[in-house]
Amino acid sequence: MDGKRSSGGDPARSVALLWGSHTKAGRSGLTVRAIVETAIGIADAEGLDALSMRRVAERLGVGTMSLYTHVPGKIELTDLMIDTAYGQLYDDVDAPSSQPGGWREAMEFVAARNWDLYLRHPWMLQIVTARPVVGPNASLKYEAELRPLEGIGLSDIEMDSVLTLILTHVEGTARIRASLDQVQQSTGMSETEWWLVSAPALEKVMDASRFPVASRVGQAAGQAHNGATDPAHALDFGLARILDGVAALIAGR
Amino acid sequence: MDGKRSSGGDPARSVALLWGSHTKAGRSGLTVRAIVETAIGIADAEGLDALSMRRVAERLGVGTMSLYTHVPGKIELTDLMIDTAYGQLYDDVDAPSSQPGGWREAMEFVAARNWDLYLRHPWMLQIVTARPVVGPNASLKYEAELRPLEGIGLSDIEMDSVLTLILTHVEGTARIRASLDQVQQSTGMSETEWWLVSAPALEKVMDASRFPVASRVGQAAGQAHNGATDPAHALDFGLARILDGVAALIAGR
DNA sequence: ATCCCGTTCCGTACGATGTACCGTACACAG
DNA sequence: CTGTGTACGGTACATCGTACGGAACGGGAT
Repeated sequence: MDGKRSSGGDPARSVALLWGSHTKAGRSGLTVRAIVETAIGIADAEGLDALSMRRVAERLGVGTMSLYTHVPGKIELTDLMIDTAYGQLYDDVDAPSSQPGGWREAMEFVAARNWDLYLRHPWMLQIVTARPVVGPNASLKYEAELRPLEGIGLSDIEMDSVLTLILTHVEGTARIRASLDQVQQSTGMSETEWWLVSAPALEKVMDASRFPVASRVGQAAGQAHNGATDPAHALDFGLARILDGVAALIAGR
Repeated sequence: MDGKRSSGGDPARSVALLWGSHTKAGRSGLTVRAIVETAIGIADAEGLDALSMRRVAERLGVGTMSLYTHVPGKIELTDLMIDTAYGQLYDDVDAPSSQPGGWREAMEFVAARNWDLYLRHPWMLQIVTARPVVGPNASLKYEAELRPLEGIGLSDIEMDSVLTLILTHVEGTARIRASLDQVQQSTGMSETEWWLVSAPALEKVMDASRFPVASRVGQAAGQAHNGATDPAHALDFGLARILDGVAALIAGR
C-alpha cells in the first residue's frame, strides 16, 4: 500500500461509511467497527506492512471476502482506521481550549497530543493523507484544535494557517521519530550502534574536508543527543520557534 | 513499497554502493547509473506505485533478474534514487550561502529549492526517510544548506535544529500538495469539483452547529484559495513564521 | 589453441498481496 | 412453509519482490 489513495471513487459512499453508525451485524456477527478495530490492532502491533485483508479476516475467524460485504476495499478501511484513531485524541471538544494558560499553552497541548497519537499509531504516518478524510472525528479534531485560536487577533484564514503549520511540524517530526524507531527495530541496533558500525566504511570513502561545516555540526549534534537526531528535541525547538513567530505576527498589529 | 525500510542489512554494502563510481558495465552494458536513472524516470512519470523491478528491466531491454547483479534489492535502489535526486538540487555547494541578502533570504532559497525538488520528484515523499541515506549528494546538500547559518549567532546544535525545522516544514507541506495533486489526477476532478460533489452528502450527515468554529474557518479558508487548502500559501506563511521565530532567537542574545 | 573460472545474465518458481466473480446458505417476510 | 434478499466465503487472477540455479560469455593461465 503506502502511496495509494484512489479516493475510492464514489465520495458519497465514503462519506456514508465514515459517518454511518455501523451497527448492523449479519449472522456471523461481523461489523464495520470490529473490522476497523482489528485492523488497528494489527497495525499498532506489527506495522502497516503486516496489515492485510487476509490477516484481518483470519483474526476475526471469518473468510477473507466477507470483509468486502462491510467495507468497499482496503483504502476505505484505512480511512476508517484514521478517523477512529482521531476519536481517541481528546475527551471532548473543549479539551484544548479549556487548557490553563493562553493560546500558546493550548497549542503546546495540541502538539503534545498529536505527538502521542503518532507514537501510539505510527502507521498513520505511512498512510498518505490525501485530501483529508472528512470523518466525524476528524471534524471534531479540527474544531477542538481551532477553538483556542479564537479571538486572539488572527483572521480566520490565519487561524487555519497557524494550525496547519503546527500540525505539519508535529507530523513531520513524528515521521522522523517513527523512522528511527523502525530502523532500530528491524536492525536490532540502536541508532548509536548503527552509526558505530557505519562510521568506518563512511570515513574510508568520504573526505571530511569537503564538508567542513557539515561534519562539525553533525558531530556536535550527534554528541548532544547521542544519535544523529533527537526527535523530541526537534519537536520542542521547532514548536518554540513557530509559536514565537505567531506571537510576533499577533504583536505586530 | 511505501513503508518499507529494512536498511538492507549490511551498512557497509550500502555505503559502498552509494559512494561507488558505478562505471563497470557487463556485456549487456547494464550499469547502476542506468538502472537508477530509468527507475527515476518511471517514478517521475507514473508514480512510485508504477515502479517495479520488472518495469525497469523491461525498459532497459534486459531480464528482470539481471538488475540484481548490480543492485542488491529494491530498497537499495530507492536509496540510490534519492541520493541521485539530491544531486540535482544545487549547482555547487555555495549556491545557498552565496545568495544575495542575509541568512533569511538564503533559507528562503533553500526552501524554494526543496519545494521544487518535491514537485519534480513527488515519489521522494512516499519513501519513508528512515535513518537518512548518507550518500555523497545528501552530504553535499547538508553542507550547502548549513553554510548560510554559519556565524549568525547560532550554536552548532541550533544550526542543525533550524535547518531540520525548515526542511520538515517544506517536506510536510509538499506532502500535502502531492496528495492533492494525486487525488486530482486519479479522480479527474479538481479539488473544487471534488468538494462540490461531496458537499451534499456531507451536509446531510454533518450537523454544522456542532462545529461552529470549524465550519466558519473552513469556509473562509476554502473561499480564500478556492479549494480547502492552498499548499503554496501554507509554505510561505509557515516559512515566514518560522524565520521570524529564528530571528527572535538570535535577537534575544 | 585449449581449458578454466569468475562474472553477468536471466528463466522459472514461490509466496505474498488486493479483490473480481459467483455459488451457497442463512434469516426473515409473506 | 416457502420465497427472496443479503451475508458469507472458496477459487482464481494479476501483480509484486526475489531465491535459486543454469546458461553464456570474457579473459588469464597452461
